[in-house]
Amino acid sequence: MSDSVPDISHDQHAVRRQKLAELRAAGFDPFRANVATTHFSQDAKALYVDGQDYVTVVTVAGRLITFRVQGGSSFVKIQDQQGPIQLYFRKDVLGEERYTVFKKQLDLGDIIGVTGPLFKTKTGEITIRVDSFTLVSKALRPLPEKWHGLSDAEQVYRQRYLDLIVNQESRHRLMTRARIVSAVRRFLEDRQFLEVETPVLQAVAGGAAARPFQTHHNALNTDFVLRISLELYLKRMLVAGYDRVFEIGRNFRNEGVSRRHNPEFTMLEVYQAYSDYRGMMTLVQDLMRHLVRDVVKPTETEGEGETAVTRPSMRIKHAASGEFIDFENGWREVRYKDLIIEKTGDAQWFSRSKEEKIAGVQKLGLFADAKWEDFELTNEIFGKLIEPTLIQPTFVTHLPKELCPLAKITADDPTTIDVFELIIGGMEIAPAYSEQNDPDVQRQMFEAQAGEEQQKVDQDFLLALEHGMPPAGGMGIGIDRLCILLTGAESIRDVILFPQLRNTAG
RNA sequence: GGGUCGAUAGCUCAACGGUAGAGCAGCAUCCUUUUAAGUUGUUGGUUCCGGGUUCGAAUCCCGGUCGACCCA
Repeated sequence: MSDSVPDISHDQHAVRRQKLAELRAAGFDPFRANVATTHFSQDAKALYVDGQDYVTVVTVAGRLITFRVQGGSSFVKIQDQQGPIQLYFRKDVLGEERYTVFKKQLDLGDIIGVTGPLFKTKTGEITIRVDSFTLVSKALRPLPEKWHGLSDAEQVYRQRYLDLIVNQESRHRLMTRARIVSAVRRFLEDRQFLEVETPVLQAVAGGAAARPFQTHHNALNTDFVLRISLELYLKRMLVAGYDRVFEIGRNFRNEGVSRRHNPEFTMLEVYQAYSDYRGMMTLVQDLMRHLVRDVVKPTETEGEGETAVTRPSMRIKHAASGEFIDFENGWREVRYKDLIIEKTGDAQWFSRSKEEKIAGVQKLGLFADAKWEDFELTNEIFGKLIEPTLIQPTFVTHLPKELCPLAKITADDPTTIDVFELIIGGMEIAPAYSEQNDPDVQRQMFEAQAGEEQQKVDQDFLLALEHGMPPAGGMGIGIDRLCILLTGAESIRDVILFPQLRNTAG
């Protein structure tokens, strides 16, 4: 290099582009190369038989995540979907020329394929001795720091791929989410539930009370909303004669963004004909235990040092309270009214006047709006003071009928509905109903709605009900919240690959 | 929408009104079983953006952008 060439050694992007140019000048374009892998990293390691060094030959590929050159030999690690595997490069194996290419033209972050036999190093790590390697993708940008990883929250979310490359915890958490969704599918399919897909673009945003996103279809010249719930179309499928159906799908709510809310989120809804909310109780309990036992697989360690014993557990630590949630024995069932009476200390709470309720809410230190309906005042107590304290799995039953127009009225109490709200870790995880299938009562309940809980009336849905819907139990589970709970995450953003952020694209 | 906090090298962080630094990464060097490898040397800055105060601003003040947390 002449003196006139500028020093680019500080600019990692420029240095890497130069290495790429050098590779191409030598007749090799990494972006046109590929590798025929035989195994993923951990599957390859599992092939190693103790004492049989340099016998089993594998080809694996992945991203270079550590680089330790020591003169004529080097240890590096690559990482694939299954995790890391160590590679051992030697000058006397590869030859001077290839070893120099390895040393001088590969960088952390590059994606390579290698072929060679497995062996165990003197520190006991199963390693591939590299007989040949191919660079299949040059990384033109440097990886975040190897030890601290990437911790800038904004970059973690906007460039999640970097977070997933360098932060083990994120890799594991989001991998667990994928496994949870997959296990939910298998669990339901094993019980003869059919997975269906229903419209995201809807004329009426029904099935819940929330502000929808609005959009427009040009060719039909019609306004649509993005769905806020899966419910009303799945019930049409019950009318259609699909007796057990479910959908795992994205809902959209045009509301605030917080630790618990993302504008788009994933819902599971399940409907089972000839069942009811009690049947859903058993189903969700079985499902949760299955997910904890077979997907999350928590363990607990007793004792310390050499006497320590680690064994499978059914308990998961709740991030916010530090309490352990027991999915085996923690389940409890309690009526909404009893919780309110206990909290207010007023056995006559539900026959108090609105003014007395406002005073009661304020006495508990909460804000009470005079515009609120009676049930909203009561529900403020539930939402603010009771729900957050229900850490162990709790079925809250017999909710006031105003809270949901889509459920059956309790036979011996016209003020409540046959539903449960499953609360775990202080979060609403799964509501379930004995679904209302009387078209006339359904219409009346829609019309009697008041306050913030009002739902839009879907006339086409009422028409479907008039054709006859079998009695059914139905349940919804917020998949994101379920993942927060099961992975011990603190925020919904930790379990969503690309959470919604303000757009900064200029 | 309101309050609090934050933004400094590619990344993780210092500097708290007086010369912008460190570790990792990069570059160069030595090193054939390492585990955040080690050795010697070294490059690198629009201190988020725009104003203001001051002899002097990463630092203080005002406005904005983006983010985190709390509240609505």
